[in-house]
Amino acid sequence: MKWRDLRCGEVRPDHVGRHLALAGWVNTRRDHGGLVFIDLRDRAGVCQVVINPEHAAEAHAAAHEIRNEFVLRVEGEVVRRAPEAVNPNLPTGEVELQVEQLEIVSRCPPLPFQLDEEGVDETLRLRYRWLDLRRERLQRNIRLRAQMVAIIRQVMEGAEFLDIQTPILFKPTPEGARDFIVPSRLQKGRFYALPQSPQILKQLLVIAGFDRYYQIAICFRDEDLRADRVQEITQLDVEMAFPDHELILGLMEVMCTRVWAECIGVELQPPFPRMTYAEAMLRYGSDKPDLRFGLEIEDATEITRASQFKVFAGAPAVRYLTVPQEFSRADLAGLEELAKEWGAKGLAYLVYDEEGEVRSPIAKFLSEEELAAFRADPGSTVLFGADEPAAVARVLGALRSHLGERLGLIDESRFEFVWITDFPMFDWSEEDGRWAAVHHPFTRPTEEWQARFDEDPANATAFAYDLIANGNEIGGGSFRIHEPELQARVFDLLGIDPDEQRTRFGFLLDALGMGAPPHGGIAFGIDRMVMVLAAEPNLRDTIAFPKNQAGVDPMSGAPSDVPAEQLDELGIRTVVPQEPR
RNA sequence: GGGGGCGUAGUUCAGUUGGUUAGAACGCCGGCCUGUCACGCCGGAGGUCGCGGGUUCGAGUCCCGUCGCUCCCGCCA
Repeated sequence: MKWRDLRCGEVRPDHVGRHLALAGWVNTRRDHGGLVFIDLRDRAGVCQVVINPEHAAEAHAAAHEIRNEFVLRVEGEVVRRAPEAVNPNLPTGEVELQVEQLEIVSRCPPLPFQLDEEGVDETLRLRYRWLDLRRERLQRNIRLRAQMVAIIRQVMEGAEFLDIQTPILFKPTPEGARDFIVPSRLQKGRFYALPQSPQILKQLLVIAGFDRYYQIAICFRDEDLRADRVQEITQLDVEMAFPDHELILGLMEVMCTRVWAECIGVELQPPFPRMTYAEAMLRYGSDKPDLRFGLEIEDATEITRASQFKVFAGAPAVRYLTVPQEFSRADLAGLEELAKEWGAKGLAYLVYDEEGEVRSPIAKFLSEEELAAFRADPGSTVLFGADEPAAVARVLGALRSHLGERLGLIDESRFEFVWITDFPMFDWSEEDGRWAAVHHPFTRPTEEWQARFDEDPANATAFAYDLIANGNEIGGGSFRIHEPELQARVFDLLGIDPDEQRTRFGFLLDALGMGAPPHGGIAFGIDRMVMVLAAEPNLRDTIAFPKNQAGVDPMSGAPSDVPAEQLDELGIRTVVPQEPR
């Protein structure tokens, strides 16, 4: 027996008169006692099937048992609906299936939650993920993801990149996130680590002569989770020998443009704008600026250098945001609270009321020139940050994002992509008391810094680039170091001594010394891309089987205890007592 | 590791200054219904108010503790 002739959502007026079989899930049932209407659903959509006792007495008798989410197989004739019975909200709304035979294929009890209800507790949704995934929004997200990956493969294959897999069991990484570790039975007491990224391996592939590599790779990071962060991410991983900056960025632009056009019908306009890290921090206070709204940060450091207001005069950087909103005292107190969370000491402001009169505790300290410079339209507020440049950027950047959202300045229908370039090489880690790589330790310094990055690490720039979409970092890459000496110097600066370099990266240094071509690449977060593409606030809803914020899968119960024998075999003893949960 | 929010029926939520029998919608069960598409109408069942302790004549409501979820900070090369 053939289960079905076509999908429910694919029934169209040109099928009228044909005898067809459909199979799918009961989306809704409207039992009139006589006539019974069923909306039968599958991946393609829903189609109304009508069970009329005059046409199919047997089917009608069985129909009263039908409940939501039963799986049915129906056979009958596709008929055109009477004009007044057409449902214009349904792609299949002009037709319906007049049932002749009906088979209840699978039954379903009342559901633990309703599929048409939003806001259901996430634990419950994840516990019954197979049901949750039946919802239209989730179906769409998962389809978009598949479609996106298909397009990505076409683009990469079209550009002669080779898909090569790298191991999931690899070696702990010295820097970066915490590793997920996997005990080895054969090498008792030793551990593999799941890759945080195939970074080194892809460099080795290119060194091996596969001059264009890509992979849709899963990467693991054992860090705390967030709405936009999960432990296992899927990334498009790309690397090439004799790299061409314009080729890489251009190819990624083609990829994004095709994905947006073919998945959601949005025409992006490549080439995407580019902005240096320094400019982004100055104008937006962020290295991942959301360009869907203005509200740019302006600099007042020069203007306030000789200010009577000591906070301004003494600050290495004074910058401000002009917000088109007359804030109340309570609003400002709330904003100051936020600013303090981000490390501000306070929040100076000038409020211009409807008459254009200024209201501010600091106005009396400001000169005519200063007030003229900050003059804003009636009904607006000027917010200041005065501190070290990085701190000012952090605070005003956070305020900008917060206010953009709160004041509804963001045009949700837009997609704004921007490349951020010339990142700093290093970042001083207060905690560890040493320099840390901003991108990763294999990142190449820009030409001008290659000779002397170690003399002024704070200002050295890297040949690194990120792609930002609507304020989300969706991709990032760099040109790499292909000279063993240069690599060793970077390791030195990062405080990795030669012994450590040998044990951790000996194989990479060896490879770099054996005919390594210049190389570089990029990686894109597939999950993040779907999130932006689908305008989905939660990354977990772009993933078929995600874990919750505590890293637990409520469906399978992972992570779970393992039998004592299994631990013995691995030579592992747990310190935390295992208790049934 | 820290901070905010939430936890009441299967689900989403309401529940006043502490006060009689804890409500609504959807879902579920039963009945009626031949053009509905959020079908309609009538009737019904369904609650350890997360858990433990305390205050009180009396706690869903107040206090303490605890657990879970979620959002954020730290962290995430």
